[in-house]
Amino acid sequence: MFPRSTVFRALHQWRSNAAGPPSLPLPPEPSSFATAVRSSASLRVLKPLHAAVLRHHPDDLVLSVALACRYSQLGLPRAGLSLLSPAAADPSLLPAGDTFFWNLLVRGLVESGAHDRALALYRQMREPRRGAQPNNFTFPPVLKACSYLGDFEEGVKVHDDAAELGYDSDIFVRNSLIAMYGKSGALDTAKRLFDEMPDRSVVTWTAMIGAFAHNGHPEDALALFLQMLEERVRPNRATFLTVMPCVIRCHDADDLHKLIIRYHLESEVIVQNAIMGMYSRCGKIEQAQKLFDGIVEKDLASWSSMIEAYARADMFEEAMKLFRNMKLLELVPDRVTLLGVTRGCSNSTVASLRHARLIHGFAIRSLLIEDLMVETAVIDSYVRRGSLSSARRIFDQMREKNLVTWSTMISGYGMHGRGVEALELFNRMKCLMKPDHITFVSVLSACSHAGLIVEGWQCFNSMTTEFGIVARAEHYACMVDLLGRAGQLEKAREFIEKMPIKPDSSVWGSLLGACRIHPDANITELAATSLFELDPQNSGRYILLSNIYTSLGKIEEAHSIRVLMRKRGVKKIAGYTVIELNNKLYKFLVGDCSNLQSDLIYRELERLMDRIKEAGYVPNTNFALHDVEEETKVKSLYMHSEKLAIVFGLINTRPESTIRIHKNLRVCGDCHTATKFISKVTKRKIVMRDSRRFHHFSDGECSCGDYW
DNA sequence: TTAGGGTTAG
Repeated sequence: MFPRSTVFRALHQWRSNAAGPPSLPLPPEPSSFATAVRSSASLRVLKPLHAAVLRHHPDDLVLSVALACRYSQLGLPRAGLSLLSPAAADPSLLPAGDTFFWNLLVRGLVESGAHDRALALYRQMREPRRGAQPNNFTFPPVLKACSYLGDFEEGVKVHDDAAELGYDSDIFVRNSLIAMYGKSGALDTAKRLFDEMPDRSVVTWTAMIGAFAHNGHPEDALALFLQMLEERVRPNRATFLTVMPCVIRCHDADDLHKLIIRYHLESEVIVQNAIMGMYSRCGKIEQAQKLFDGIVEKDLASWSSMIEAYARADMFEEAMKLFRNMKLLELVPDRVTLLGVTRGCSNSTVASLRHARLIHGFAIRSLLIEDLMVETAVIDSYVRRGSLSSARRIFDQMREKNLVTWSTMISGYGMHGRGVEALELFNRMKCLMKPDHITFVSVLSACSHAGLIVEGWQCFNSMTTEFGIVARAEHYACMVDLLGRAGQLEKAREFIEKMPIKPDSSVWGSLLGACRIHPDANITELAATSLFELDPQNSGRYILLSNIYTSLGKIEEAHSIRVLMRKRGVKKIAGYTVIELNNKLYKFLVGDCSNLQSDLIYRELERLMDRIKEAGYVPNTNFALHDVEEETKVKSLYMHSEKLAIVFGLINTRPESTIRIHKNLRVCGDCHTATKFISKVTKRKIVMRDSRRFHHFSDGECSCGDYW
């Protein structure tokens, strides 16, 4: 069917070194091989075909590209590359002027993941006399390579080439252009190209929906999807896979799921995995679980998606269990699977430093630690499980670090109140790469957690002047925190008033947080009014406000806030503290008596409270329930989960060891004071993670400087 | 021989 050419002479050379392929009962024509390759269902079928191609048609470019594409489709993109290498290395072997062959090789390289080489080949193709004139078949794979490499300058040049040669209105080229611009962040250009098109296919619509999705406009993506349906364009698998990540509302998820069933696409594993992800993002973990259980032939992504879903739902134990189960089934977790459990480990209250080490160990054994993303996730999990030193050790030994790695480590120092080290790293990082808006959140929050006021302002100013980054609400929130810490509440208020963007709940939350340490009736009122408008369901804010009113002596107001909270149906999140002992996690609620050692814990607690009182501790009943007698208030303070967990730790660990606890909410002010005294009288180091940061207690002091 | 798509670290 295709002429045997001499372009792959080099392959003969290679073949003579290869082991003899098995003979296949196939007619010798290339066309029958091509059909067999394209329809091969698995690598087990493809590999003998590959061997047979080497034997019978080693220099047939059409067959080689078909093989390369099939390898890629079956999950081994690089496996077919060797077939293409001789011609790719020496394009002079390609028939000059024969666009068909050049196109084939460009496409083969792209499919095999050799995007850089595909682009290089395209450039050679454009050389006069040596190359060949690109056509409508040339541009789609070339544009895909530009997208993959993030080389959008090249993408624009390729667009210019296509326009010059009159192919930019070809629907295939146009669709590729929309996808390329969508991925490059040039949403306007993508949209203009889309709008200009007289005829659009389902691929055109999908590419544009994808462009919105990629650029953080899920609402527009969904709206375009609806418009597409209204115009009676039939969505397919790719369309649904593009739309699903944009869904965050439960009813949208249900509607989309029904639509998928109507189009008979629900039985494909790839679609089922995406539906699981969609339900998980909508907070419907049971639905995701039901789907997962129902998938007959789960692939690796099914497992990863479910693990990720558990991680997102803060169900670390389940994520870990699934991770173990898949290993028992001899499934090999990949980077995505590992990223899922690592994230779960970072965020959960029921994960510990031991889990971080377990996961790190697996990452080392499986060699996945060599993946930059995995390594960064492991650093983050060490940070969040309380071991800055382990995190830093990995960080220092990394061969390659990117923006995320640096930001992770900087924010890690910030979370632990080590602002100086955070700034030191930030200064080193600035010499290597340009920080982004998230890096600045890390640095500014590090400054605020450590009380580095001057440095914080310098960073905030340099963000715009030096790096051209426009401050977002979260940056302003850090600055309000900084001012608040310094007790400059009036300045903080003025700062908010002058903000060029609308302050969000994080900004007002910072201001209210400042009032906890520096009570001010007017500012409290102002922050509370705005907060209850912007974020009326946040229970923590009501409690904070009620406590501030109590400390201002406004008992009635404090009470009315609690009433308001009940009236609005705001559910109070139950506070609890977790501690790990001998590989087992123990959870304490306020007044908890479920622990087997409860009697001992309460006896010991009584003694300890007496000891710290002698050392100067005065119970702060602002944090206790306000509608009871003073003595009862003090008793209820003693029963806080933080104190119970600490005493349990003191009883059951060696005297020199550090006690590590994790509180799901912000640490209570009285527990914070008490813990400082406990660290002094017992000479113990206590590391407490709360919902905002880490507190390192030692010898009567806390690393947060009493502001958090 | 052509286009669009899933799980992924701060």
